[in-house]
Amino acid sequence: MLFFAIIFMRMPVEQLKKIYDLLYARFGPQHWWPGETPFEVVVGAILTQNTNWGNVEKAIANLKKAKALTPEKLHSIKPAGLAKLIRPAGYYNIKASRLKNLIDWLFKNCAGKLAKLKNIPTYQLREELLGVSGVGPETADSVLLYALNRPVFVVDAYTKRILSRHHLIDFNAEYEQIRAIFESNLPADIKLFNEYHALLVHTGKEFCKPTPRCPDCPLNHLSHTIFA
DNA sequence: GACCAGGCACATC
DNA sequence: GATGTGCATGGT
Repeated sequence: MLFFAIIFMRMPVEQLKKIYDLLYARFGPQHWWPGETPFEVVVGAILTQNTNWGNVEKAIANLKKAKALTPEKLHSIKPAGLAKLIRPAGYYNIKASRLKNLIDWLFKNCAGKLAKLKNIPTYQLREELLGVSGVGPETADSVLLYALNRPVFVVDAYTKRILSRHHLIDFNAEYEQIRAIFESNLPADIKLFNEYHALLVHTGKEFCKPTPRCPDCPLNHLSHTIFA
């Protein structure tokens, strides 16, 4: 814990903003989340778990073609039927189950209408979402930020990889510790959190492959400017 | 054919 | 609490 406190102190707000500014200047706005409606974002958040977004798009196209991409339809559809439709996204049986769990939660809490959640405090919503089996921290935070417009920073594999490779966090840093770095050092700005996460994903996809260490990562190119 | 992709729950030690 | 494993398709 002490170690992370030290790391935390080494991540001043200026540094985080500088990284953001450089990535934004280089790559521009990412126009996230790539879903047409808040409900589509919710569905995509489950489907994209450990999965290439291209495969998620195929699954979402299947749902649209079957006119199943509505809260009501997904609430009534049987898990086996849902699994068949989302097959291209991989892990289709477990994702069908997880999606049903989340849709059940929606009907229990807001009659399937996301807009009805607007008066629930963010911290309470987050705890409720984390209580749904199949919804972990990244999925919950993706729903909160991109579907419900709450100022929550989404941490993912790319965020961890990019920051740890630049020695900004420990390789073994945990989700909540990384989230705290962003949320404590940046203003609670929905648009900023949206764009920052999307830029990190873009950077990770393009330049930070898992192995070997990424010599072409743009943060490496720019690190002398950022950390001078 | 191997590796990878916008995780998560559960078993085991 | 830390670590290992199952879940699965489709692109490169």
